[in-house]
Order: sequence, then C-alpha cells, then structure tokens
Amino acid sequence: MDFHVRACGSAKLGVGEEDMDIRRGPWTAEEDTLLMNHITLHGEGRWNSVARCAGLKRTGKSCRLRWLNYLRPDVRRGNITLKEQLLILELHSQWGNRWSKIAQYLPGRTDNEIKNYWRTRVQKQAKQLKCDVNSKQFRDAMRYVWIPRLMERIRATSESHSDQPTMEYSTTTDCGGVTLDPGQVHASGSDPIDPYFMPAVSSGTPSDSSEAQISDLTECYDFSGSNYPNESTNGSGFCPQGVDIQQAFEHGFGGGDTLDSLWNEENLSFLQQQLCDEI
DNA sequence: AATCCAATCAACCGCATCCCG
DNA sequence: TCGGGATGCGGTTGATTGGAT
Repeated sequence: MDFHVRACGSAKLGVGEEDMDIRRGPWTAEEDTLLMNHITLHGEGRWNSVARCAGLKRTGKSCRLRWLNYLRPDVRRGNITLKEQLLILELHSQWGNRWSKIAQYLPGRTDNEIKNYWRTRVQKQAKQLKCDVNSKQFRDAMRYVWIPRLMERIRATSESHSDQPTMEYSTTTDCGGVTLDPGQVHASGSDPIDPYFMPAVSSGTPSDSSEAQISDLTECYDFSGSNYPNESTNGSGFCPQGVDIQQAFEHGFGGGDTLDSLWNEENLSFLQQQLCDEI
C-alpha cells in the first residue's frame, strides 16, 4: 500500500507544508530511526523543524504524535493493569474525557492509550448492557459491583505476591516525576464517588498471572436478558455480599453505604502506592 | 483454507489554546 | 493589543489482527 500521497488542501496542513510531499499512514522503521536520532541529538520541540531537519516527509504534528505515543523511551506498553484501570475509573469520574490529564497520573501511559481503552472496553460494555455509558444505571453498576470487585482483586493479587518482587515494568525505576496525591485525586469535601463508572475488562493474557484481568461485566450477568447469575450461582464472588444484582439493577442500587466504604481514601492511597511500587 | 467479522490501536483531523514578534 | 504560527487535546477513522464459521 502506498501512503505516499500528495497533500491536497492547504487548510489541513501547517504553514510550509503545502508544497511538500507529505507522507501519511503507518511509520516505517527507517522513519522511526530518523526521528529518534534527531531527537536524541537535538531534543524535542519545534516539531515542524524536527520534521524538516530530520529529513522526514511528515508533518510536525505527525512527528510529535509518533514520538509521544510510541518512540518515547518511557512509554509503557502492554495491558492496562487492574490498578491502572481503577485509577482511570476514578480520574475519569472527576475529569471526564480529559485524557491527557488522566494520563499524567499513569506514568508511561499516553492519553491516546487511555482514550482507546475507554472507547474500546468501557463504552463497549455500556453498549452491551444497553445503557448509556454516562447513565446512572451504568454508573451504579460500576460503582456497586465492579469497583469493589476490582479492589478485592487488587488486594488479593497484592497479598499473594507480597513476598515476591514484581518484575513488571522493571525496565524503569522512577515514577516519571508523577506524584499520586490522594488530595488531588479527591476534591476535598466532595463525594469521592460520582463516577461515570465503567467496567474494567479482560485484556490480559492467560499467563499474566500477576495482573490477572477480571472478566467483563457482561460475563457476570446479562442485564438485557432474564439471566442474572449471582454470587450463589457462579461462585466467583463478583457480586459484593448483600447485593442482589438483579433487583439492584432493575430498581436502583440505593444508598449503598456499606459498599461506599470500599471506595475511600484508604483504598485510593493503597492503589496509588501499589502503582508506584511496581514501576 | 477461505471468508467474514469484531476488536484493537496507530494515526489523522479539526479546533482550542499558547506563545511570540 | 493583535495576528500568525506552533503546540496540545479530544474525536474519529481506517488498517491490521485474531477468532469464529
């Protein structure tokens, strides 16, 4: 496939780009090398001149995106972990689609990656549940079912591996300068839970034992049909004790005081510490 | 083996904001 | 203060991949 196209329509291109042959589409290894070498020598910034000086027939924007989302040495690759999922849930509940801001709290993750995660996993779940991702129904399902379960899984994983050093992401040792401050995560004086909660879904491989992924929300129960398995039927413990999922989903989750306690400052601090420890 | 389909994610686009002369 | 270029951000698209049939 030939991505080497003649740029047409100057409105879509920056100044100085109108008369160039602009390459689009996937980057080649050669282009990656050119860009990396240039940034190694001259640093980031001035992306239009980076593109020009590096001999790349790309826009400055394209170079910037490639560097930030792929070539940057501290970019973290691989599945979104349980802890990262939980952080995304919480941060999105506060900031909405402020992907770059959310990404600041997940060292090594890019806004693009988080955005893709949200769209492909979370919105898919809402769609399968036949409700809007921003609906109270969906938020409640996440709030009272998935978040507590996620917390339990994280704790369980942590405890079972407490005597072993985690090797995940062992290539980097710092937190990228990011301080995970609970005071920042929670607006003071506000209800810590008002999320557009979304499910954390299975994206890991079977061998990913240290960060075993939880199953899809829709695997646990089918909101759209008549089959609502619960704790007693599937034995997996996905449903917090004392919560009748079918009734709750059909008639509302109510106050949920006891479950609220699962999602508090202590748990957030724990999560953030875990995330920093493993990096 | 071939085809279809859904999921994923890299990359692009348009717009907003920042910065600087 | 203003205008233009550079940069950043969020939404969207489309190529690729892997699983199902």
